[in-house]
Amino acid sequence: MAVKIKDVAKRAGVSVTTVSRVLNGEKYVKDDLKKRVNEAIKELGYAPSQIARSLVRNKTNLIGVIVPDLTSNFYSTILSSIEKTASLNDYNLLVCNIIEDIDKEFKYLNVFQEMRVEGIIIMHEKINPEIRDFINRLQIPVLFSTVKPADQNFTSVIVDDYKAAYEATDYLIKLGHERIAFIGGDMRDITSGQNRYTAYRNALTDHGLKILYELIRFGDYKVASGYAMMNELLQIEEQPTAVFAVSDDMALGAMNCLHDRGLQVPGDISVMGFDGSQLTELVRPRLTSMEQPIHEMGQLTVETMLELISGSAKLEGDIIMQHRLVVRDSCRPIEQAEKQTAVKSS
Amino acid sequence: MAVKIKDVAKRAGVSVTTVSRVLNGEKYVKDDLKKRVNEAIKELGYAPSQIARSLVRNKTNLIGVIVPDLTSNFYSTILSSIEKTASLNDYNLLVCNIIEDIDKEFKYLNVFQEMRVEGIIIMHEKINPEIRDFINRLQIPVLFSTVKPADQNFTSVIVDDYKAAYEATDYLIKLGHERIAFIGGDMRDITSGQNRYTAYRNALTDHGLKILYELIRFGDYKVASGYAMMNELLQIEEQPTAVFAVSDDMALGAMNCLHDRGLQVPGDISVMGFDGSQLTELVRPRLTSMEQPIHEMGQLTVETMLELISGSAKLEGDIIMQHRLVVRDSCRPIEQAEKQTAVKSS
DNA sequence: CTGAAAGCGCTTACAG
DNA sequence: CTGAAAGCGCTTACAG
Repeated sequence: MAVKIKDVAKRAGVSVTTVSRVLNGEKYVKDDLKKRVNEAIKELGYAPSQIARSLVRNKTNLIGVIVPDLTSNFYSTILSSIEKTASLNDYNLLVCNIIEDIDKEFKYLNVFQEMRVEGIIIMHEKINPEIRDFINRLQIPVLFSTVKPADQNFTSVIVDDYKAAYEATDYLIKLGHERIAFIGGDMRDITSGQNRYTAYRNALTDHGLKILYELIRFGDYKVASGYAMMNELLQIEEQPTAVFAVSDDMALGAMNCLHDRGLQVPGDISVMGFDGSQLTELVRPRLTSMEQPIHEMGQLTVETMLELISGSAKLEGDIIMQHRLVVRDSCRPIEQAEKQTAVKSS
Repeated sequence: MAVKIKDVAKRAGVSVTTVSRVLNGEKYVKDDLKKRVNEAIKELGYAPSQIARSLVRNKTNLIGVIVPDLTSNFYSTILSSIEKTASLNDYNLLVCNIIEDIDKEFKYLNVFQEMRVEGIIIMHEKINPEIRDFINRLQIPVLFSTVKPADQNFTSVIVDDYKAAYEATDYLIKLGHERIAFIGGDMRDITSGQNRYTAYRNALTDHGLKILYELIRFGDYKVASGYAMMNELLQIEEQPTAVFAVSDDMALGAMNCLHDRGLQVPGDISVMGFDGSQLTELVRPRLTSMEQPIHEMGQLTVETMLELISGSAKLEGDIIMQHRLVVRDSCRPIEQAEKQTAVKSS
């Protein structure tokens, strides 16, 4: 069907070896031959088959990427960064959107293996033993990004979640808040689940505040769960004056819930997010958030992967990125007087 | 490096042909041989090379997708739907995020050709003559989705943009609005650019309203341009009472601009979007929007592509999807009395 | 500087 | 039911 190297060779009156040489920019091809070959290529609209090339070179220039949810702004943004860096390095992406479907993840890992991708980037941490064993047996480098699966010794590109969540909580405390609600993530994740939760509690106790377990809820990082958890938090007798949600999406859900219940952010309740997705700038009030350097993480994930592929680097331990608190409009200081009022009015 | 079919054959004590037969689920393999082969496969952790398979079968099960901007909720949602449908049909996606970079689009079209993808889905309409010619010469089926490039006879999966925009404008008029601003798209696009603009003007004149050119602006579909255009619209002496933006992102930008200027939506100005992205439900007030059936469009795009690939269908003309006005909270009726007030207060 | 030949890891007639 | 051999479209020593 498609034009092949033999056709070009015939047309140019040379051997396929010579065409191959021209294609790969080797020297030692006389200019007139080179010219004839290039003309033949143009006339025939020839494009060499990467499939055949991959087979002989044992190199596909393919990276497999597993994303938990493409429609999340956080993941689509980091995927965008990953794609950009891969493209700049002449690598192509095979993208799998698993939507919490572990079977699909396993299926795709098989596909990646069969497609002979040179590396696999995973942004999903809820792996099961089957997947863990599969990955461990795989000869292909695997890198986790923005997440760290529990009970594993896989390598991740992540922020220091404990420190980041600690500083976020600390910020709210310094604003004068004492009743700070927490909307956490999945405890199966070390980083975004356990670490952020532990940091929240430690920050409270380090400042002499009590941990109020009625103010603690766990969601699944998505907008809807932030909304639902906030709704629950509003049922309790004495309302929080601030909420720390461990994803921007959940923070947005919380803000929407407050809005729909007629409460003002930050007038009545302050809201703090985590991630630094574009949403923080798109909503009103703009969301104060503990940000991950999303673009840099995507870029470094790919660059590290390329080093793993080329063998120019071995990995020891995780790669830690720098988080950053970005103050916008969703948190405000609270006065002692207000705290009393809040208590009374509840 | 990786285990190959020969290794499996040796281990199982059969020929590679037999291994291949087991792999491909052919009958005519004795049960004991089949069992030995499967054991060898498992012991060796063998996964057949799709690269080699693609070469001999002349079939890659690959579809190339060109997205204008992954971080846009509209595109990431339809990509999610495309990925889902492709995956269900055992096709994999090679994803290119071009970010308005025509050179990158051209480069990727070449990559797609070299990778021998079986079909190409493009969600970007600003193609240039070079790309047009390239596509026309390509032996691979190309399908546009959600967009239609100008001056071309390519096939698109789209809504009836004229009708949809007409109905959107009609809705605002029926709410009593007479000063309806328009934030349009790129006039190089037939559908989202020209058709929606024409529909807006026709709806006005059909209802005996004058086209007020000072109320017309053009953006690039993104949030920032909606914000900027709204800002311009607020400079003019007599403000609009409603704004129709031809993308949800621009509508959101407009809402944010109004919010930042201290104006209420829909109290002071009504805002209507277009697309039906998830944002419509995530912002407050919820955005009334003329929706495209995003999931269905993604699904039908892939299903149509698969028919084109298998040759089981030829295409004649575009595939038109059904649009739908979804009323939320960003538009409100306006009374005659208010119109007078609005004029005076300007 | 150029080309014939082997080989990449599979599948698929063909023969038995 | 099973296997030897040819071939998919390239690249790469090897020889000249």
